[in-house]
Amino acid sequence: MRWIVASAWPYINAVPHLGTLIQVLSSDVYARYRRKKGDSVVFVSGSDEHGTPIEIEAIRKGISPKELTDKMHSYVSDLFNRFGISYDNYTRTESPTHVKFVQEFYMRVYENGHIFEKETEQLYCPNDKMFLPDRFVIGTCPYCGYEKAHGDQCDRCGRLLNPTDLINPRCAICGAEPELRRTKHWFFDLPKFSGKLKEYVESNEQLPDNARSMSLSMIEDGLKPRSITRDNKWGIPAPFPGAEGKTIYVWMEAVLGYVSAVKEYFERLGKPEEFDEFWKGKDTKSIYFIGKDNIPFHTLIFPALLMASEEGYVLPYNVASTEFLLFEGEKFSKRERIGIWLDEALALLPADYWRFYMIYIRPETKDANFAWDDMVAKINDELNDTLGNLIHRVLSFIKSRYSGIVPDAQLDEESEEMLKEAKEIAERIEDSIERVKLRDALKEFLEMARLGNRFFNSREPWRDIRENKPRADSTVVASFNLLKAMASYMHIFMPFSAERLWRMMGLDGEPAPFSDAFNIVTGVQLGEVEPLFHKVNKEELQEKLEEVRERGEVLSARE
RNA sequence: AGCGGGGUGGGGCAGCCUGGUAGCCCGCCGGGCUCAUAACCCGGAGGUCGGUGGUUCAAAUCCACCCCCCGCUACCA
Repeated sequence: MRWIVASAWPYINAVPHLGTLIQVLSSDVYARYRRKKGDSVVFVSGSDEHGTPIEIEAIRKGISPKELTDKMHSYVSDLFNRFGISYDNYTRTESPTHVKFVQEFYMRVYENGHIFEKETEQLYCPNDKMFLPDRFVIGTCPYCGYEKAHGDQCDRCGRLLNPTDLINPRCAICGAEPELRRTKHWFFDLPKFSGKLKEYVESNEQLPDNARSMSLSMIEDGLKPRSITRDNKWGIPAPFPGAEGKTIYVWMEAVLGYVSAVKEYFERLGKPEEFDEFWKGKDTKSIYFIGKDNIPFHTLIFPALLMASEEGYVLPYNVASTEFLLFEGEKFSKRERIGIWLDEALALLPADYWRFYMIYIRPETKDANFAWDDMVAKINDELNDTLGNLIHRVLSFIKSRYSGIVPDAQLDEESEEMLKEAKEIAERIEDSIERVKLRDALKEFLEMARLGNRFFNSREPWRDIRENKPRADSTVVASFNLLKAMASYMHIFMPFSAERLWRMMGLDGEPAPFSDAFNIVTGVQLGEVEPLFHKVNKEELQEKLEEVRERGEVLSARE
């Protein structure tokens, strides 16, 4: 089976925070899982770098948008690398392949008759010489009198507004008074696809409940045409006749990145012909990891665009949408510095600790909350004590009592039984991941560690070693092989630690594919044994975070 | 306002779709073990599952209404 695994493209006007990491990590766990199962995987994402907020951020910094995104893209790519995200291609929307692909794609949709033009009126800032998105017009709310209401909504009374409703409207960038100007835009005829989309959503059983219900209710309410173009300078030039000076709206191009990134991947490999096999293949499935705010783009607009291209691209097999992550009960906020940003996170703890905790609290059924106390408890009690200690007690036992060499012994019935139970847990892990229940999978994985601890306790090999050597041998061989199997499963969640474990166990290469996870190995000479994890302390972590921020050690702290 | 999600022992969560003795982690109490990172294992106390009414032999689970919290509403991305 071929798999396209993708996570939503982070918008890189700023360093992403932990909320973004959820999607990125989820997709990585899934991609690693597929590879361990032996599937053919192309795992892609990239930086979403066009649009007004980046243009404005660049103005604020006094540099060009390209200079800004060049810097941010390399910074963010590096962060994902350090988090162990195994992208086959992490690209960007400025990539020439993407730009060319988007333009050709839309021309095709245009020629297929799914795009029309329409004149609209929009506020324009004569000072900044740009049309202003609704959000970038500020003025007095006509309902409650709030003076800093945005053109799309008043933040005080919550009413939805049109920018022209505002009293005394101002440009959010420079404060000048905007004027109403006529402008022409190109629209994608989304309503035309309502029927097909409904059929697609209803027949797609993998979709999470939140994605299905939201999509269906939107179709039920009636879809509207979506404008494809913007009057921004910073973006991909719209290819339509008469659209000179217009660019493609970021969302409408960024979703196509899922396709162009795979194309680019194969071009880079020197096998461009494999792109079609992948994206149009009958045995290809695609899965997208996103937050619930992105659902309509992935379940409606993106599939409709793929249909409209009439190119035979496979429709999304699953849109693995999650709820939101809160930080100590509040929304992440850059302005108020509520949250933790990715570069800060890595300054505090190794990537695997974050990978562990973020998957542990993955917001699968409802908004989840990041809490220091909870994170510390989970890391100390489960990651360190349950898992880390099992590994250490088994390996150090082999070190001290067996000179570091796993005995070449037969397994007795009880040992066989334990490994059989472990295999059943492994099957449940796989089953959970198939259903994209990643937190269940991680919890099942911890169950393997509990099984190991129970087994080691009840078998008391420290006693057998004197009184019943064969029994101790069996315990040791079984425990060692449990760890070996665990390393394979750990590898998808915590790749760095799993690889370290593998080396400590004296095994070659990297943790085995699932098909070999339970092949019994004996006679191995262990490597250097040391604790895999350590406990963490809340106060120390918080102090460290303060330091990192005060010293401006990471980019997000300086923004 | 509309739509969506949530309200389960002290804390954090699962279970609800496919009704039938309420499960997990932490914390608390007691015991065991000493190989291990004061780690591990076993046992126990603690919840009438937001409220009211209904369906049913039986409801945390289905239905109706109500209360509270959160999010989204498509030219912010």
